[in-house]
Amino acid sequence: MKSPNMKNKRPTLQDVADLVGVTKMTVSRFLRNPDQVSAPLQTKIAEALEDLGYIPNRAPDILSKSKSHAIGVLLPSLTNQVFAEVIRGIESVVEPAGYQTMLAHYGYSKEAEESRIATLLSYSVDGLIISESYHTERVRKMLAVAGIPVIEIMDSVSPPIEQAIGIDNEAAAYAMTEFMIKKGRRKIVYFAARMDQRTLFKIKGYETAMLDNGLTPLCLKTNSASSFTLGATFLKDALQQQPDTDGIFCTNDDLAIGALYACQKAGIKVPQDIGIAGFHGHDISRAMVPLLTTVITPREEMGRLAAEHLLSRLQGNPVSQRIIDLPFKIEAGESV
Amino acid sequence: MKSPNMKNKRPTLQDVADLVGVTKMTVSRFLRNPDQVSAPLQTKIAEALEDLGYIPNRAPDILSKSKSHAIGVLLPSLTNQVFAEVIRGIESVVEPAGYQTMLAHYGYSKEAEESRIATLLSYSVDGLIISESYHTERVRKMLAVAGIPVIEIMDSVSPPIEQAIGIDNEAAAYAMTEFMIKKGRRKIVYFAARMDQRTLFKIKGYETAMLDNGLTPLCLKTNSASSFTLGATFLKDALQQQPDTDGIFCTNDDLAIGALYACQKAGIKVPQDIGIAGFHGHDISRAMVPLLTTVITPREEMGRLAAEHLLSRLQGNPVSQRIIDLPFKIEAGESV
DNA sequence: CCATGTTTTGTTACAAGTAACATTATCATA
DNA sequence: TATGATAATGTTACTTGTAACAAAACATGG
Repeated sequence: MKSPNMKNKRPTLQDVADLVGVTKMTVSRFLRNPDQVSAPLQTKIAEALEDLGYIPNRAPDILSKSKSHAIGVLLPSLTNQVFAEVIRGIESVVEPAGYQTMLAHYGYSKEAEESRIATLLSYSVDGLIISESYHTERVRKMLAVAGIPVIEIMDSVSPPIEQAIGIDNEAAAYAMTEFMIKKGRRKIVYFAARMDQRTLFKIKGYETAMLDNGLTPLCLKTNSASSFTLGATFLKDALQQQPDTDGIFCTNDDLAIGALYACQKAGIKVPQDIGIAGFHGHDISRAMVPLLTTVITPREEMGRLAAEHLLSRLQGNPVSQRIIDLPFKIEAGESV
Repeated sequence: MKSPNMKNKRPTLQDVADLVGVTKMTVSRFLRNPDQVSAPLQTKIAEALEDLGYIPNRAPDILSKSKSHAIGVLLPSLTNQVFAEVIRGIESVVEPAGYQTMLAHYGYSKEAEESRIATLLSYSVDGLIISESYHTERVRKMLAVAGIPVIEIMDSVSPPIEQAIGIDNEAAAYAMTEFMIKKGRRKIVYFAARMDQRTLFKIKGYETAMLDNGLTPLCLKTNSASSFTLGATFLKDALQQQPDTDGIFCTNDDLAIGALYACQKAGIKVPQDIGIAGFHGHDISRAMVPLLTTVITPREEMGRLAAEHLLSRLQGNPVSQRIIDLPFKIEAGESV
């Protein structure tokens, strides 16, 4: 035997070949198409593979072909249920197609984004799904140099690097604000957390709608992550700053639900005294009492579509549509 | 120039070296420790790297060292908030340590688990975090052959392959059932979805506690995933099968909250008429009205600890403790 | 039974870094 | 200035699978 595996290392094709008495090329052929190998050898090779517990090694293939059969997914955070659902959508497409997902997150920091993208590229991912529409020059250059398909998700407004799939957050916030105004709300306060680009778009939509209707916008902001507790805190602040507040529009469902429960505890009637609206339409908002008024966003579909378009591009198809603007929906609910 | 990059491929160390007029070895040295290279070259190499937009390529390193600086994470599902939080915990440790996460899920299917593990191993992950305590012979063999550290999470009871970090689901369910009994509940029904191993443990804990107290267990089961809607459906079923039901213990918070809202809609008072308890203690359960009675499990900590122990093992430390049994907590809440 | 075609197996080279060793340049001191 | 030490750079080999080409084995028909 040439190089018996005495080092207790994972067996290689060579080890299998040695065991059978052929060259590793023959074993390699068997693995990809057994019929390329004579019948007796098929049996022996299959046995040897099983015997040694051979597990293929992608590294050489990645090295020579620069293709890893993995796609990189870079999201701002994993804390947020929104992104968990996006991941689910991506996985539902990518996994059956035989691709592996490499997940990374950058905590809303631009430097971290640069380094995460470099890392993902260093693994030779075949394609990337990233979020946020603003990227540094460095990031743009890296992506250009890498020459792999890139899809941006979440936002459908800014001009994409190649292709964007998302919703128009500003329009959605505008629509919800108008909805609340139509329902007779006048003193509507906006609760904003995690001041990322999407939140800024939403604030703009809210403020524009207020001003368009001759009303005065009031926005409570913080950079920390949203939570139920934060919704309760914001409620207190809002009532202090504007005691006659009759509407609250939150940048996401968490804040809205937190505010709603805080109202219940404080004896404030929803929607009679204050109307509360959320954003996203998570499952809980469609089950709770009262049903939450919210903007339903296609989070899972966004992931699914992004993955589908990415795979299509990996098969050589060109970008079919630079911006895919997915519809949102105003869910009337019972809380406004 | 030797091999100018005319093929529009991502630049290699050789391309950078050619541009500077040195060998790639010099550039390689610069990248890992700039001071190994003379001052004038440092400047020139840095410029060339920037100029070409060089991105390191991990493949050759993975090939020669069989180390990828990536760890594989295999979970049953991504649909479940529990696992999203586990992932968050893992990432919070793994990412700052400079490791990359490769995420996979297997939808509770044993064959899928085999194939996902093979895939992760084929990428030469340095370590694995997996869940569920039962694994096929094939899986065990693959892991043995791969010779990388493996940590099993979620369950702290079954004998681990190497190391397990989790909670004692049976004990937790027993404790909650006893708590409900102490609160005066007698006709307690268990709502079970997704009949995985953890659910089976919980059912056992519930049934034992009921029998130990001379009560008759009744368990509603389904193999589908849990949801708020399912909680409502189960409530209807329970009241039909046992009209004098005075307690409901759910395999997770989703079912419990779904059942609770269904009660509110049906005019059934919680906890006066029926006491409801959940499992996990997600954020929502600690914010809602009434506060949910639930078992608080350390999901994020589980991920964090698993990652920490894995990294420690990757640094050559031995398994310090084969089973790490994390504490759960009965949260009294207001719904029982 | 040989020529030709077809099937099966083997050989060689290559992908992009880096370890290990080899060589050359630089410098201080005898 | 020669010597040896040290710093800076170069060379070679290696990692594992597979493409591309080469050779051998076997089959078929005239």
